[in-house]
Amino acid sequence: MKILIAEDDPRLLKSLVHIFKTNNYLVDGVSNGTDAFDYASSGEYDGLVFDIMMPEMDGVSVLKKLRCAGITTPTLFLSAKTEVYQIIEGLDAGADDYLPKPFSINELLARVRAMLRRKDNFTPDIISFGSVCLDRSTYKLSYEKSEVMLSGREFQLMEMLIQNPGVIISTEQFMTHIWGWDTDVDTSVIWVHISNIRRKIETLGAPLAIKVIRGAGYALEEIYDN
Amino acid sequence: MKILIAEDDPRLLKSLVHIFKTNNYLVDGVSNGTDAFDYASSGEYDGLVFDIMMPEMDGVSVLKKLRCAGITTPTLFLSAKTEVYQIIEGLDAGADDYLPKPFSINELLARVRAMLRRKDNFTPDIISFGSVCLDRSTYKLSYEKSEVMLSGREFQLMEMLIQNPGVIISTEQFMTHIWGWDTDVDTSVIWVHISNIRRKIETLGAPLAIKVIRGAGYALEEIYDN
DNA sequence: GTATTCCTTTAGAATGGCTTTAGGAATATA
DNA sequence: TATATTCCTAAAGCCATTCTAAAGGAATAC
Repeated sequence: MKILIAEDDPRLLKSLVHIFKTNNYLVDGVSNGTDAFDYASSGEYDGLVFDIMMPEMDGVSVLKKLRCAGITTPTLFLSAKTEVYQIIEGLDAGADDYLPKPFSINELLARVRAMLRRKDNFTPDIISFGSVCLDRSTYKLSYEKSEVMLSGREFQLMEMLIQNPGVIISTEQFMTHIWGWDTDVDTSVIWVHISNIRRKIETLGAPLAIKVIRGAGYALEEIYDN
Repeated sequence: MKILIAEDDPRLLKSLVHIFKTNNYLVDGVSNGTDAFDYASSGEYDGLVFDIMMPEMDGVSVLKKLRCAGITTPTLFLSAKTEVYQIIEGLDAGADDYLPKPFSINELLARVRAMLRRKDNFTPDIISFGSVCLDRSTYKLSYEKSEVMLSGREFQLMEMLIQNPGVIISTEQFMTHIWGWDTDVDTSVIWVHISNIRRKIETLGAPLAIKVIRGAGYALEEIYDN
């Protein structure tokens, strides 16, 4: 998931970018309205987080221009408590949510997740394949009574696999989706992570396998007892 | 794969041509809009990479003229970040993707790969011949309740056969389409793979045969009960 | 009728895509 | 600061797929 953050306070911007990055988002950060518009109008983001007060152009104006230009990316506003009028205007302009400052990081993350989910066909927080469940908010993979914790990358790979049950996903798809279009990372990282995920699935004892289709990619598969 | 690059900065053009060549593309490079149109209108390219700002005619205008002329070659635009309106206009004119400058080479290559791949993604995920289905997303061949998994090569052969139902496909066509025009591989590999596919079709119990036409090639055939 | 060509099938070798382990750099946690 | 975790690179080696080779069959030509 790729999001754009527009916030003029450089320290807050830096923190926000950092926080979202550590939560496995691909993030761009800008500090004024003009840049916000230029970046967002690319349409490449899954979500936008805009401060209302910004130099050059305020967040609401940016959003209005974007919606005019046919960009429908879901948007969350950050605002000072006093900016009530702009908040309403922003929601009218097509914002999906707002969060008054100061806010807790967890609340921000939860709201962004909810916002992206809404767009993303109401995918629930817990997704499953067969009898195995993956919890998006805790990164835990569970089967019957047991569960294992996945690391960030492991979670992202598993999420793509479960969202496309049985479908072959190529290394290239993993790379562009998880690491982004411009990564320098070698394809072989995927092999390493898949290996680690498989070990965790084994400890789970789940009837689940990540099957490889040589030259094509990976796919999830249920294992039936014999 | 053959692509055309149109870029007026001679140094960048030279680099781009070089990069794509080392990545096994056949590449032509031009440095103005008129040439871009003349070359591209030949229709011989699999993909076009156009700078938006070019002498004589800008990239968007070239694309519009091409689309008018019935040329549907997938196209990616390169642009400065500020050329937002031209980008939108370009996408409206039928561009498939764009990349703001400066860009990373990896990203450009990845996007071009994705763009070229998208071309055959217009065909559906499941293709069928008679009552037998081939699922492109899982490489599974199915008939009624049963299914078999095909390997990479088996899938590619079967895909060509099903896409041309009943049509005779020569070994030469298989070779150039699957192995590439400059392969060292012996024609007899096809015989081996066809043999293996036939065995899998047998286990399926499907009323389907890969018929051989001596000296000509292979074709799919339905088998009717007697 | 037999020689020839072209395809089928089997078996085994070669390939290279994947698996796995190990270790170091970077980052989080205590 | 020390410790743990995560992520990535590197590298050794496995093994499924792919290909080669070779021994029949079936159609065609002579």
